[in-house]
Amino acid sequence: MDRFVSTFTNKIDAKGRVSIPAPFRAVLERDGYAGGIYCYPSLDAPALDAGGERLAQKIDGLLAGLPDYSDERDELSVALYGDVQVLAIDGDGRIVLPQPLRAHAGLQSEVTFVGLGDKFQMWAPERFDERRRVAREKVQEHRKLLGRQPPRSEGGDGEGS
Amino acid sequence: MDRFVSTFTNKIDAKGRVSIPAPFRAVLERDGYAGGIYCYPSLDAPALDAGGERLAQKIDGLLAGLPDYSDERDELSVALYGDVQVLAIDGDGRIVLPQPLRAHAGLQSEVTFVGLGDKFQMWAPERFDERRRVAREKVQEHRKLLGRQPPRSEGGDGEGS
DNA sequence: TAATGATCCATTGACGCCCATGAAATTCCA
DNA sequence: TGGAATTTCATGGGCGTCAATGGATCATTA
Repeated sequence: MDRFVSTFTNKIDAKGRVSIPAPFRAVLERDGYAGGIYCYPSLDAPALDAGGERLAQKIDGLLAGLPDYSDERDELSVALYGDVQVLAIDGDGRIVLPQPLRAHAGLQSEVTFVGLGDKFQMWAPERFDERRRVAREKVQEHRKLLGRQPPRSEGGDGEGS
Repeated sequence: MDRFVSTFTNKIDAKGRVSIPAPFRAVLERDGYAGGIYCYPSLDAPALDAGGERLAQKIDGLLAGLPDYSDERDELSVALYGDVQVLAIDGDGRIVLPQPLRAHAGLQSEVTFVGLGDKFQMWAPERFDERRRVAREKVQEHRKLLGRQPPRSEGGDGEGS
């Protein structure tokens, strides 16, 4: 298991702490996180993106292609690095979400963790429900357009890559 | 961790002192700073750029690429070296920002420290919010242009960061 | 001696770390 | 196969440490 899959919903306690779902923690440990996980506001959704070293390298990769001191790089740097928070994981597998991040995702008392392969997202449960509902509708439209295709069995235990 | 990541906002006290965020200090100590950090007005933003030895070497590298006695080099030299200040860090991890630097960034009572990899910037919080907003919009445009990023297969555990 | 700046000290509030509790799933045994 | 014990997790709380901040003392210099 080296990918984030499934969704889980956990509570935020009085101190702003929230448990990372155990399966996600297992992935993070495999991925390696030096000091914490990387977390930043999703660019196109009211949610937070998070992951371990692999995600960090992806960000670096984006910037690596741009020349130093170009305007483009500066802006990307600000948007990416500037928004990234490194969140420490405590001994019980919990993180603390800083206020600005919570605000972006509209997080109140609960967080829905959504696995997305090599990263995961954190949503306010209500907002995620809404998004999921829309996603389902789109899938249905697709199926109509494509003429019904037999559902591909998800079953994979075989990890790809 | 040898890179500046995340953002922090600290206060400027009555004497003009401001604490460098502890994580940044840790990076600086690893990077090495002989007597202080290098700080100068950002060329294209109402902010201050700062860093340790690595940043100084990068500036040297930039200038080295330009022919001696070229107009470009002269201008860059003046623009960069001319305004560079070496700021001492006191026993409590604080620096004092000289008036000209504060003026350039419009710093009043608070400073937002923004990690940008091998340097960091200091912004007036309000101005940084604005800049971040713009930067995020640009990134969204980028993503549209690139089409959605193909899910990069796990590859590349390459370098540690 | 007055003013300026640097070093040191104190407070407070946040955060990291530890342990306790309870629920749910899993295993083990009858 | 059913029930009980055990383990895993999520969650809540207490406490110690460290960082940020404000203030005071000391040195330096004009």
